[in-house]
Amino acid sequence: MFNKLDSRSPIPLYDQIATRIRVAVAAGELRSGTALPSVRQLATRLRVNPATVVQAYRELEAEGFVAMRQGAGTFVCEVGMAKRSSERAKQARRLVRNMLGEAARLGLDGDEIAEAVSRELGVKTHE
Amino acid sequence: MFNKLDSRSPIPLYDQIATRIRVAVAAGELRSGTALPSVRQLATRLRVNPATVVQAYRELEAEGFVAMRQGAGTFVCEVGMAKRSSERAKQARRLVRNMLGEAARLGLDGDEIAEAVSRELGVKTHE
DNA sequence: CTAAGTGTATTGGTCTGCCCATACAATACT
DNA sequence: AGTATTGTATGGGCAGACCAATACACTTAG
Repeated sequence: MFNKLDSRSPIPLYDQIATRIRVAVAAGELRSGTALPSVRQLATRLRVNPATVVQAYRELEAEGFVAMRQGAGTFVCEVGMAKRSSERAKQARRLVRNMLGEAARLGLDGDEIAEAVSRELGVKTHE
Repeated sequence: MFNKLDSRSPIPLYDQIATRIRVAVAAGELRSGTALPSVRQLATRLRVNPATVVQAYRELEAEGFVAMRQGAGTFVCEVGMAKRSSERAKQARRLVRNMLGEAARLGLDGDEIAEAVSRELGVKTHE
């Protein structure tokens, strides 16, 4: 789960780290209260600067996934189902809004996007 | 149509310019063969460097919306309905794929995205 | 109390995207 | 031809994102 990163990827290192942990928490692989590797440990393991790990942890903290306690460590947070699901919906809304904004800039309308979404997801969208 | 730009926007100036023209072409306000303002004219009008306008025009050229002819000017291209619509579908697919990739990185699944899309568009998505 | 381990803060280097400035090359009009 | 008007090409400055380096402050174990 904390394998080496892809330094050639356009995705920033701190983001790769954050994503891995985020999905692990979302998938239940990391339960509430679990201690994450220390900043230095993980940095050494990933061949990365500690500050980069910190950036990842801070992002996760801002999202409410973990809590950093100085001198103690970084721990997975308890997130209630209700809060979590509303948070996910919020993120989804943000992503969709961004995409719709992009689409508008390109002169695409909603139907074309909805069509593409349904195709990509293999979900019935218009019915 | 060539009003002043929003220099405080996070959207690059060249992109704002390109978008305006792109949507004007898509909406049929600018017909095939129409001459666009010269690089310098538009630059002066928008209080912007000519090179910035060039960047916008080159982007539109790459997308097949306009043709630049040295010494003559920049003109709106003829784009067949079939080619245009397939091009639009392609763009829509690209946008959706990008968003889905982002969603995956955040641990969101397709249903959540589809749900958000339907809400934002006010379109029936699941039915 | 001390030492080892933890997160925190500040700073600087590197790279990329954006915009500008200037000189160049081709076309069109007279 | 000549001149004005057009796009073209190259290089520079600036800001922001990303990552690293180093010194600091707090907590815990012994």
